[in-house]
Amino acid sequence: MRAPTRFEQRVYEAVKKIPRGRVTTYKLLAVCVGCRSAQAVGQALRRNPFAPRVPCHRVIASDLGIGGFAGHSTGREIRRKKALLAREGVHFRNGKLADESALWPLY
DNA sequence: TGGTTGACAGTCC
DNA sequence: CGGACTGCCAACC
Repeated sequence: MRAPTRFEQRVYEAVKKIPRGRVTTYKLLAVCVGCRSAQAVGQALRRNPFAPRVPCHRVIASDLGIGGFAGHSTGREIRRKKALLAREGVHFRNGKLADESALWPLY
């Protein structure tokens, strides 16, 4: 088990700050943690050593797409991610975020 | 120390 | 409008 680096911890911390019913994008997270690369954020979440502790399902692509989940870009995991978000009041339309106002600016 | 990878993003054709 | 390429930053081997 890899020791979470400061960068990863920063990402997880930011994700944990996301309130229920809100979502954010990889890019926003990247900028929030002081990184200009969304890929680094995606990798940190993909590792996700803090599994259920970090609501990684609240992180979507900048295109408002569902992005990926649990290491999968498509498939049942994605459907689960959508279901989790729907349960929080965030609904998806055709794989895309239905309500853009649900985006969290990550103050 | 150097090269490859990745749950992305933006641009080009 | 859709597919392909490059850029990006950090982690891993």
